[in-house]
Amino acid sequence: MKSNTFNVVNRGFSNIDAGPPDDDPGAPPPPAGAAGGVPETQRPRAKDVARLAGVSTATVSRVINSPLLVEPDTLLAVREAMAKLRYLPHGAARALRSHRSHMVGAVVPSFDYALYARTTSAMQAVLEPKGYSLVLAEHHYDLPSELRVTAQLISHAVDAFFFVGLAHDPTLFALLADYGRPYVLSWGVDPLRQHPSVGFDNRAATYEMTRYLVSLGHRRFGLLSARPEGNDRATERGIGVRSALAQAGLELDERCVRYGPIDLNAAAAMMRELLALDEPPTVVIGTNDVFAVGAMLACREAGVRIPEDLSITGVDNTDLGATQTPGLTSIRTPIVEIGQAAAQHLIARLEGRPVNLFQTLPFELVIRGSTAAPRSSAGIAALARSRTAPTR
Amino acid sequence: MKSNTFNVVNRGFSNIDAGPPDDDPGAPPPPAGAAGGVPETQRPRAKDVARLAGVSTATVSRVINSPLLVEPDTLLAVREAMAKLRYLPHGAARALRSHRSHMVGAVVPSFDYALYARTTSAMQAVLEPKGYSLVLAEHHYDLPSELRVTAQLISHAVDAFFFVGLAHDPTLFALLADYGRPYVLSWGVDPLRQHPSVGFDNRAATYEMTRYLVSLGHRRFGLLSARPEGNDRATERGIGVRSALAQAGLELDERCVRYGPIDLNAAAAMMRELLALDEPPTVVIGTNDVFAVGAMLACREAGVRIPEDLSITGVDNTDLGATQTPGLTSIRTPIVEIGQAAAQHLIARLEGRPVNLFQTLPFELVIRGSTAAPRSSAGIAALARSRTAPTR
DNA sequence: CTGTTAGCGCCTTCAT
DNA sequence: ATGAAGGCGCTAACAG
Repeated sequence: MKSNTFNVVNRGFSNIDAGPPDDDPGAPPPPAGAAGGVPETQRPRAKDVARLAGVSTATVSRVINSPLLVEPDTLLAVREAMAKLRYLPHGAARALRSHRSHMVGAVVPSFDYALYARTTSAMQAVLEPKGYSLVLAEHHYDLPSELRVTAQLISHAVDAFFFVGLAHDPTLFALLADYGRPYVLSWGVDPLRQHPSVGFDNRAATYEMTRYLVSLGHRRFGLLSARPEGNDRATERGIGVRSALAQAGLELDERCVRYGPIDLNAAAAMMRELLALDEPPTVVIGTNDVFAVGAMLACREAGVRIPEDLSITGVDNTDLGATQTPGLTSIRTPIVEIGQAAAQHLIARLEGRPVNLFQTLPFELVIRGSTAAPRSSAGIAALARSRTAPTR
Repeated sequence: MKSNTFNVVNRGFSNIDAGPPDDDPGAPPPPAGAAGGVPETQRPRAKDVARLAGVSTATVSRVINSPLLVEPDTLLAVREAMAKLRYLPHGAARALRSHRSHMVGAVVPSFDYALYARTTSAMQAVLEPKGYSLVLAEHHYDLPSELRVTAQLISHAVDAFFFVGLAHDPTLFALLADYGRPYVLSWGVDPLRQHPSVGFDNRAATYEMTRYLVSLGHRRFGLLSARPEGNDRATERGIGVRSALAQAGLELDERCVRYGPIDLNAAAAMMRELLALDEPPTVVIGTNDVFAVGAMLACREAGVRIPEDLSITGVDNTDLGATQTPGLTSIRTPIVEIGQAAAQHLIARLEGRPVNLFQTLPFELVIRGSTAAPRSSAGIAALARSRTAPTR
């Protein structure tokens, strides 16, 4: 849906050869395996395994939870019995008794933007081998919704939580405290050290980017950003831009700033507005790659050349940006590392091991073809460059 | 990591201003809220709510599960008590007693490829309002691993399952049957009607694409695909290409076929091999957009112009492909619709309502700038076009 | 090292 | 329309 707007040509073939509409209400061939409602099968219980192995249920439990306490022979016998019966312990009963479900919840803004999916994937890779499962929820940048889904996950006995961002409803923290659930915030690192967190310095990221652009000679900046309300990443990134400009004796003209949803079309629309200004910026900073690529689309459409007429930068260093022509200058943010570190953090907490409550991970400026000195001020840019060069 | 290889320039700033390494082992300020291991808080139980509302626990249970059976006044009183105590029912206890956890599991190949994340997101959007949570697992295209994580999810009391693809370990189905778990397969529709499934005709998709390319005048085809073992989508898409060619009296030269992981760099490497052939193809079909965009990267690098020198097509119609220059001709696959339909399907099954066990969704050819008639055979292409035109 | 016993928190009959 | 009581399957505590 999103992408269709970029079609160069769309002949609009549709539903070709997709076979006859085969949603037969009845069932010509008898309904398939495991069809009906809930078969309520007689699943094997620990008691069955115990009987088959000639031991007590307690021993079965020990084989599962502390195999070191069990005689090797018994261990083997029990394991054999478990395999024979295809026994899987009843998670709900375990959770009820042991106050541990071995499930970790990740509450993220959205999957439409691939970033969180990658972080989540990194978490899962760490959790799965340890026997933990990952339960997911999205809140679409809506704080009340975040609270609601978190409550649902607590109710589903999730042991520990991962959240994106530092800004959350205070009730959320109250809830987590009430139910004694450990959690990590992520993406940023809590400056007040009130909540465990793992992330990077969002402000420093755009600060460095802006400094680089100033050094190229840019003086008139545009900003395309997510709405900052309840979104500390967006807020911090905006501050980074403004403070770098301030330090260079410049200012961000608020007419060159647009806020909107993280969506290519929306970003393109925002960029069109900037291009229509009397005095458009010579560089546009997107607070992530989606904004930046959306801006590129608008420029292509308008015949604005990148980077000759306009420089564009993003944040996150996604494939989406990296594969554009020209490649998008961006910031590699440690999204995979955040997921890994967060998962390890939570496991450690759950297992009572000590952890670093605050972890700051590095980011990295990645310069590609979408940035260059502004056309109108090539002289200034050269000057600026020659002035910064000795500084390194 | 992936993307860094495409850097046009990478000055390699690294870890700028990320603050001091602040992983203080001790804790200067006293550790933050909900820090330690597992506080084992005294969470409110149904009994507490019952006492506060002056009713029995049975009534509390009814308020939650069948509010219609409860007197409005009592209902209100109980709800008030629940709110006051921030009571959340204990999911594990519920699941143990009621044989229903209200969790649905999605077992997908990977999140690195954004597609599955979007489908999953669509599922979550349907599930959440109904009080279901989504539990996720990845298997990275490894069937034994799929079996393992599924077992883990069954053990975690997941009620129903979503799987990607039609080809699975037979043991998987045995397990699901043993534990009476409903499931849907997805992406394709089971031709043998053995397993409930919702998807589209993968074979027809590439069949149509190939027909279109043949009609442009192409005779020499290349194919970039995921390894077909245990991956029915890849298998079917390959068959679609071959059968369309066969129908046109053509053949797929196996020297023009490369299999590899779904990864931009890998795809670029495969494309380089095709370009190095004595007689390279005039068109390359990627079985998804990642292969196609990877191929584009290799072409740019080699100075091969698209579509003048080579046409390229993908499948999935992702933003990644749509935003390339030129835009990637692709096939819009119904990934969001699959997620929605699958979630609705599973909920219906869990609630004992009747469902369509087999749903075929439409796909759509999206033609953009990456395809054109082959240079060497413009005449033939024109001819072909004029011949097909009256047919529609 | 292994068995016995009790109960986690809730839902579900069965009464009333 | 509401209450009383048993037990879901497992593990923790205690014996032996």
